[in-house]
Amino acid sequence: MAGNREKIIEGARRLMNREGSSATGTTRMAEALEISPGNLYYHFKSREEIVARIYERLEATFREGLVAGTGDGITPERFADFYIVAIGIAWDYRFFFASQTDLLAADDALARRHRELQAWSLNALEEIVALLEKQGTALLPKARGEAARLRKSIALNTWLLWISWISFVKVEKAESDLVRGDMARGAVQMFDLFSPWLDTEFEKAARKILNSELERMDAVA
Amino acid sequence: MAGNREKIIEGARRLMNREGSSATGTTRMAEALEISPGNLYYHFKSREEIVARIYERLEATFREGLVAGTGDGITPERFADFYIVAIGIAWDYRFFFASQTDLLAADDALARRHRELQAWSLNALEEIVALLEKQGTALLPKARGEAARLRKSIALNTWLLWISWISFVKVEKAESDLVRGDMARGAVQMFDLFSPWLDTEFEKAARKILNSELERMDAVA
DNA sequence: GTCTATAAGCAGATAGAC
DNA sequence: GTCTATCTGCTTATAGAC
Repeated sequence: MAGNREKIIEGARRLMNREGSSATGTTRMAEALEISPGNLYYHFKSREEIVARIYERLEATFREGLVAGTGDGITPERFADFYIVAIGIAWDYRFFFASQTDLLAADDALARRHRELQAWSLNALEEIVALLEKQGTALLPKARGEAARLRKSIALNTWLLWISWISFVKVEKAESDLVRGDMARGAVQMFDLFSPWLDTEFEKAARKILNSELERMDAVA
Repeated sequence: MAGNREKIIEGARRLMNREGSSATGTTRMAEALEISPGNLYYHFKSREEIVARIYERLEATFREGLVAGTGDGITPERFADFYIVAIGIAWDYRFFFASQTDLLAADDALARRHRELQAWSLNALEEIVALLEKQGTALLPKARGEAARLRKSIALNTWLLWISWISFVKVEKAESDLVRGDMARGAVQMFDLFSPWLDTEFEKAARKILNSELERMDAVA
C-alpha cells in the first residue's frame, strides 16, 4: 500500500546530496533505488515533482525550527538551537543549496515558493533579534535608525551565510568528501555574526551549548 | 586572423549571464553568435575549455583588483574600490556564481584552480584588514587572540557575502530581470560587515565614495 | 503497483567539404 | 578559418504487458 513513493523521495534526496542535483537523472535514481524508471513515473509525474516534494520538507523543517518555542522568551538553549537546526537543514538538503539557481530556474512554482520563504525568513530573523533586544539579552546601538538598520543587516548576513556555506566548503574540500562536521564551522561563523551584540553571559552560555551540540552531532554522524 | 575566438569567449559569457550556464549549450552559443557549431569546435576543444577561458579572466581581474595599489597604504578611495571591483566581477561573471558548484563538479582542473583562488583571497583579505590596523584606520579588540580571530572572520564573511549575493538577488527578483543596480546593496552589505571596526572619519569618507561610485555605475548601465 | 521497451529530443562533439 | 551534415550518448517521459 505504501508503495515506493516515500522510498523515492528519500532515496532521491540522498543521491542528489551525494552526487549533485544535475548529475542525478531519473534513470540513476531508479537504478540506485533498484526500481524501474517506469515505476518512478507511476509515483511522480516528473522529476520536477520529486524535487518539489523534497523541497517541501526542507521548507517545513525550516519554518518550524525558526518559529517554535519562543513564546516564553529565548533561552541560550533555544538560541543555540536555531543554529543547530539551520546547519542540520543545510546538510540534509545540501544538493538544494549547491544548485539553487539552476533548480529554481527550471521550476517557476518552486522559485516563487522559495522566494516567499526567503522573505519570510528575513522577517523572522529580524523578529528574533528584536525579541532578544526586548528581553535585554541583545544590545544594539540606539542612534537614530541604527538599530533597525543593524537588525536587518544581521538577519540578511545570517541568511547569506546559511545559503553559501555549502558552496564554500565544497570548494575548500574539492577532492575529499564532505562530512557533517564541515558544517560546524558554518554554524559558528553565523553565531559570530551576532555575538558582538549579545549580553556577555548569554553569549557565553549559548556558545557553550552550541559547541557541545556540534561535537555531539559530529560524534554521531 | 583574429578569428572568432574572442567573439566566442565574450558571447558565451554574455549568453550564460543572461540564460544561465546549464541552459547555454554549445548549439545555442553558436546560434546566438551566428556561427556554426563546427566553427566553435575549431576554436575550442570543448565547452569546458570555453568556460575555463572565461574563468581565467574572472580570476585575473579579481587578483589584480585585490592586490594593486596598496603599497602606500589604503586610502578611503582605494578601500571603496575593493568593493566596486568585487561587485563588478560578481556582475560580469554572474553565471559562474550562480552555478559554481555544478561548473566545478564538471571540471576538476577548474575546481582546483578556484580552490586556490579562494584560499589566496581569504589570505589577501586578512592582510588588507591587518594593513588597515597597522595604519590606524581600523581598530580591532586587542584581547588575546581576538584580533586574529576577528580578522579571519571578517575575511571569510566578506567572501561568503560576495559569492552568495547573486543567488540571493535572483531569488528575490524571481520574475523580473536582474539589473546591475541590484548589486549595489550587496556592496554596501559587504562594507557594513567591516564598518564597525573602522575609524569614523575613514569610514564616512569611504562610504561616501562607495555610494557615489555605485550611483555612477547605475546611471551608466 | 511494478515491470519492459522505447519514443522524442537535445546535448557535446567530429568528419570532411569549401 | 568557417561551413554543413551527422554521430553518439544521454535525458525525460510514455505505452502497454504483467
